[in-house]
Amino acid sequence: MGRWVPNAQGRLIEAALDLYSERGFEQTTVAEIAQRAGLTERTFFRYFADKREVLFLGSEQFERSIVEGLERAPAALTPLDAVAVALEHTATFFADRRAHARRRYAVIDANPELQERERQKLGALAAALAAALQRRGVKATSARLAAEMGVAAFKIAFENWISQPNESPFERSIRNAFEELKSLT
Amino acid sequence: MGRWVPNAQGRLIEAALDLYSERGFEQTTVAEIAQRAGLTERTFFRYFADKREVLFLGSEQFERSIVEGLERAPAALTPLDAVAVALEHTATFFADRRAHARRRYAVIDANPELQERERQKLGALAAALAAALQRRGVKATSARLAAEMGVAAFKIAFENWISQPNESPFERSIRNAFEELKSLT
DNA sequence: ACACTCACGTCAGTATCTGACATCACGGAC
DNA sequence: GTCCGTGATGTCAGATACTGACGTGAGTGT
Repeated sequence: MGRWVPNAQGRLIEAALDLYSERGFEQTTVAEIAQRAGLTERTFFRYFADKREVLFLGSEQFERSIVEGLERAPAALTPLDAVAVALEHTATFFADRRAHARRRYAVIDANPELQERERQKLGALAAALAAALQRRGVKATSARLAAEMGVAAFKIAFENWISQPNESPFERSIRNAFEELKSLT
Repeated sequence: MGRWVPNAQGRLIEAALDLYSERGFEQTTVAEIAQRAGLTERTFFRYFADKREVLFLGSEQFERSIVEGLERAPAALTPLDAVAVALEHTATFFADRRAHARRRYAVIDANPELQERERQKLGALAAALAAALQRRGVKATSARLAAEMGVAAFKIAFENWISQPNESPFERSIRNAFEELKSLT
């Protein structure tokens, strides 16, 4: 037996998600999360910059994988279609995580502070997509607009997906959202 | 002379904007803002829910005026065009405030926490616009997408406007952004 | 005169987040 | 087999954001 129980970060995430679900985000203190994970408050802040970030671990990796999808998309595609293709790749990311995604979404949906952080992450995603589009030769304004439109479609698609029965694939939600978006102009 | 110097809220806003500009948002404490305004920390929190909110006073009124613009827009307009018309009305709001807008934008642009709040406000604006569109008979998904697209165009237009010389009107930036947005599909 | 209001102050407390330093199993060097 | 880092965690002290309870006194109406 090692000195420390393994997977401290994972235990913190589980404890946080449990407590945020049970009694709400504001009503749970970091000390409580740490205690449930068998750690101290100080250790929590070694793993997470703040109380919210515990729900957003892996979002940089998520962003990177989408940007890579955009970089691999056929050069002939229109900016918006390239973004659509990149976002469709996230389907594999979500495939068997619908239950977890729902739980996490419920927690975030119940608290404005967490929604702020969520928007921040999606804003960063839009910025990264815009930068990747510019690398494809799209001019700055078009790149930013296409990226923001794509992220908007993604948001709507995601909410649609988690409200759907378990069989419906994420791709369908994404494609529907983009089609509806295009029909609006 | 009354017991209190008048315009406490205005003094707090000025003091905050000054200090945030001079030494950055994180590096200024609420106690310092209050002291510069000749008040106490406790009074700051009577006027503003938190340290960030002092930069966002009036955003509800701003949102309301845009929503009213959308409600007054001709019923024949397409959802996206109705949003465009509503956002063009904000030109009067900004007309002679470019200097102030630039200063405020610089402060927000320099700090992620403030960007979070800014995105929150724009997200609320998008939600309000979507609700107003639904009242016009637009179905939910289309309404949300059109609202998000409009807000994206507004963001780009605003940044374009404050980077422009002083003569260029806000309407021009908004119209350009919407045209570019439409050309992307 | 009198009470009532309301803007602000005072005080005490909780929670978030940070820096500095201590501890001690583990793994390698010798 | 002993010694020595290394690294994950604990301990402690403190700054700052924010909140609730209550005090204060000039203005205001009667």
